[in-house]
Amino acid sequence: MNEELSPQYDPQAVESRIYALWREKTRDFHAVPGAAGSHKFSMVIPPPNVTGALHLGHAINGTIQDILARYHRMCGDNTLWMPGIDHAGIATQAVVERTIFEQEKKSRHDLGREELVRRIWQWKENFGERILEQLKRMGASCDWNRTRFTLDDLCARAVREAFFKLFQDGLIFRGLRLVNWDTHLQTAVADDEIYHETVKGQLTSIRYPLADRQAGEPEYLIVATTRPETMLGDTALAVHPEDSRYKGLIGRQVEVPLVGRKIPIIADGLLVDPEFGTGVVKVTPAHDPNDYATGLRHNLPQINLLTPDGKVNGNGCGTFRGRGFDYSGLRFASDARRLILKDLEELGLIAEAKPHEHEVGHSDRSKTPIEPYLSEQWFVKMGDVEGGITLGDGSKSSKSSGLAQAAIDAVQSGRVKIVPERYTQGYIDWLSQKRDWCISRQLWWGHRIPVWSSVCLAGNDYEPPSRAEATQEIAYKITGYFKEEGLSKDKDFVEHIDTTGSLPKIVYCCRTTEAAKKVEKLAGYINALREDIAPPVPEEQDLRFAPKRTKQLIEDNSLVQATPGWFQDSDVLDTWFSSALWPLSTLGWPAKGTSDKPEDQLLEYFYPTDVLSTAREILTLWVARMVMFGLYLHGDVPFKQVYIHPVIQDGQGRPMKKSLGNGVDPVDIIESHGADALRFRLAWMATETQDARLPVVKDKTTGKNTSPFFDWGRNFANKIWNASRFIISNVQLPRPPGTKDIILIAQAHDGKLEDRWILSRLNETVRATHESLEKFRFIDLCGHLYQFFWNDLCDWYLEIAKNRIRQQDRTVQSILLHCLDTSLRLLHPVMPFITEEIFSRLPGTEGALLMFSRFPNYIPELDSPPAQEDKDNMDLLQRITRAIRAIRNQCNVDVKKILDVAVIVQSDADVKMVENNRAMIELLATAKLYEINHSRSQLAASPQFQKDAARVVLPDVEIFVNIVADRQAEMKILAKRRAELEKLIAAGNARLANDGFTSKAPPAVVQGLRDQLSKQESELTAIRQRLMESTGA
RNA sequence: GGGCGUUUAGCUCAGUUGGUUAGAGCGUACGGAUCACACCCGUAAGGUCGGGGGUUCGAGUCCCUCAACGCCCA
Repeated sequence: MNEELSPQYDPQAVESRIYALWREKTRDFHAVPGAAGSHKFSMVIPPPNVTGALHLGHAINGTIQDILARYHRMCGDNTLWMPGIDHAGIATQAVVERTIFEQEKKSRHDLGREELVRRIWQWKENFGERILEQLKRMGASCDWNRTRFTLDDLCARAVREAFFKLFQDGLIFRGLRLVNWDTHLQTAVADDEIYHETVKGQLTSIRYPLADRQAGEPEYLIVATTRPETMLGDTALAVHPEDSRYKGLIGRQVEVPLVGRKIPIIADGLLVDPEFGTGVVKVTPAHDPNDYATGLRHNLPQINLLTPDGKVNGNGCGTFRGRGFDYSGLRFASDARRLILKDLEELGLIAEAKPHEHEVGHSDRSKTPIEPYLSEQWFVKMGDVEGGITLGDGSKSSKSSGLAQAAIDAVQSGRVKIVPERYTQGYIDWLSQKRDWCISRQLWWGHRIPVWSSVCLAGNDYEPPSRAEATQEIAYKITGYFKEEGLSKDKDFVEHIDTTGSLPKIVYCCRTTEAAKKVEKLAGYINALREDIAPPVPEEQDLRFAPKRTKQLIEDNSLVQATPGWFQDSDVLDTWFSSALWPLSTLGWPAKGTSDKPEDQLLEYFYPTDVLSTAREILTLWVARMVMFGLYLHGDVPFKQVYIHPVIQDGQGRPMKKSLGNGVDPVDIIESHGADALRFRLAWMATETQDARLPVVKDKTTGKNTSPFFDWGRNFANKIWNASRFIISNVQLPRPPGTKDIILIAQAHDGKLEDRWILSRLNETVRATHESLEKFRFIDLCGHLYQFFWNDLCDWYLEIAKNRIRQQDRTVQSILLHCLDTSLRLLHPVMPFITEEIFSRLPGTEGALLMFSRFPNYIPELDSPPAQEDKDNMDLLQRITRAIRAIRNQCNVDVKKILDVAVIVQSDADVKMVENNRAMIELLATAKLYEINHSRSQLAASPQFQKDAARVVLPDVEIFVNIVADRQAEMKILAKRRAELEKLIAAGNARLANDGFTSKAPPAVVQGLRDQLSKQESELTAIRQRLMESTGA
């Protein structure tokens, strides 16, 4: 059966076939909700951005998740690993826009909203497919039938429901705020989408003429700035309240050059550092975050100078010293700045200009400088709310003071555990700021905000407050319309009258697609009418936009006249909003398990998920928000544990980046080394550290990035392959032995030491495997498996067994098959392909899949006290074997030459033990043991004993090898060891002499030291004797 | 500016609550075509655990401090 097994493992010949087999036999790893209370294990994948292909960071995370999924599946848990992809709003739109511009020289405005979105969907199809394909190549056992996308209908339903609930509870609001504005993409961007670059700029000192100057007062106040163009929007100058230079001028006014506006001089201790510059600061509330805060403190006007595309708007003009200045239409931070400096220069108002380096925020997506921009945005209220908020719904609801607080409490109480624990603090610190979350983006790719609104003129004849009354009346009419349409207020939609603006506004938030469609219809009708006010509506149009009832409702035209149009908010939601719903939306929330269909049972059965494995950079932006929404919307945390994996960097500690060209495509590694090699090495990198380096080199033949690190995994796979090949070809058993058989072998009276030893080592490895996995210690997992398989099984047991294999020993065959079978099971989560392939070639596994086989359990019977004795005995035999090999090497003796060896051990028991196992040593060291004794005098009497034999002295054994010794080398080693021992013994004695040690240290430690010292002393005695003999000889 | 992390063999990293003489892989040196594997086998060399101070009977491990590098937040 094994003749066809090649001596080298070829992943390419195995992986696609095995993966197809899994998919076929498991219906694409399909998980079906089971009975309530049955064991389950669930995870959601952190959805990769559809922006681009997966890199090693995704690969390590995919590996970890698949290890957990496969482990739990083999342990009998009903396992769901939910896959999916994130639409990644701004990132994807930016990439697609850039690509279109490069290829067609067209902007998004040239294409229009609909066409751009269509193009991005195309992009999504391509890259989404590629991402999923990459995961599959890695062996990921995701439930592919359930592959989700953050823009699909299921997610959209959750987004709408979540928005509705937040809106209804007053936790979503719209406000005028200073945001980070990307003038190229023309959208607000989040703080984390900004990087800072040091820019060589200029610090310009500008003279602001003092208004109504009195005698003795300065003619000007001088202000230093790196952004002179913002002076057009200055609404104050600020000085420090304690600054004696300016104290007398507080409350007076200066004239802003070029625009001619008179602005006050204010005192502000927070904004102004009297030591910096001239101690006078210009205040531009609409264009700087600090100034914005200052403006709020002093109730200053906010003058916005910017158009969305980064040009100066109509506010950028004025009259100064009888001359008109106009900068509108110029690019703000470049052209306008240049002209302003030129004009100031001409006016003689520049006091000084010197080079200055400062940090400028740039948009991560468009790489252009960010402008602080005053604009209307939507926010989620993170802070505490008066009266608190209700978490969850119905049965499992509870209270919290606010959204952020709920997420803090979940971690502090341990309901969500973050591993490694140290990341907990960062999570809590970030949430504790409770900063409102800006959720609107001026993009086209994303979930459009489900809010329709209209400013209500309510006829210009109306004057407040009657205008407000009229608005109410109109809202009442609209609500009436919805009622007729079968929608009820506060259930299907929320009506809200916004009176914060200069004109009242009717706002509708819809809960469902059906409601949205009806709002859309009404809006369409109104807007169509407004295009051509008053004339009777043609029947056609009527049919197109609204049923007859609506026509009647607004027949008097008051509604049409009252609104300048009724539109859906054009913004889309921040990507993180839909991501924050991921564990809920993918499991079908808000469906509540009412139907019998499995799809509707998912949430009930699989939520909360068990583990979330992710990168630390999104612990706050994503993880914290999921916790918050999970609690708020569904009353329970989204996952019980969060595992944070390290970031993979290149060999120089730099992050892997496209721009650095140091990225590695997991598929390239799979093609060169195999998926199992990739997985094994990546799992080995999953330590508790936060960064892991992976040296990257260019493959000379393919030109692709790779790393020698993966050789290790490939070599290990090859080792597994060959050991298996060897075992399978030498075993003639119908099937692997059962646990009972194994226990019988281990406890047999005439059992062999090596048999008991390897079984106990295997048992210990099983125990360690479970422990490592429960603790997310993936490096330990790999280490234990590697050491058992390569060192214990291959290097020792297999070599020892070779003699017995030739003798067709059934016991050794049973043990080998058991070790292989168990090893394959233990290794499967890490290296699924090769283990599945070999498993299929094991006797007695016909048709069975390893991925569904039982994960091995620790067997207490194999861990009886004699196990330790076996371990010690085996250790002694191994040391003797190694010592003989070392002498052979040291004396340069041919490996095939059989050496005559005498062994002196310390007790009768050891003599007996070595005697019983002499075959092992003789085989492994290519030697003949002519004497095993505990007495040197008896040894001397042996006829084969040679006085000048090469010797080695070990702690509890002395070995004599009948070869011409390299005396010098031997003496050197002995002398070195003697010095070492003398030092150790002196140190040990000093510790024992210390009363503090003997009285305070645990007795076991003290006894351990005594035992060790006595061993060292006897070793030293032997070495001294050997050295004396040698010098005497 | 605040927080976190890293610094252990030439390289990449383990080292769990402090406790016997600090480990692995790669690389290096030497030997080896042996009938599972040269992607292999055997042997060896290589570390004052970043510097300094402290706590302790005892520190790679805990505390303080300094340095270098990295990440996050402002």
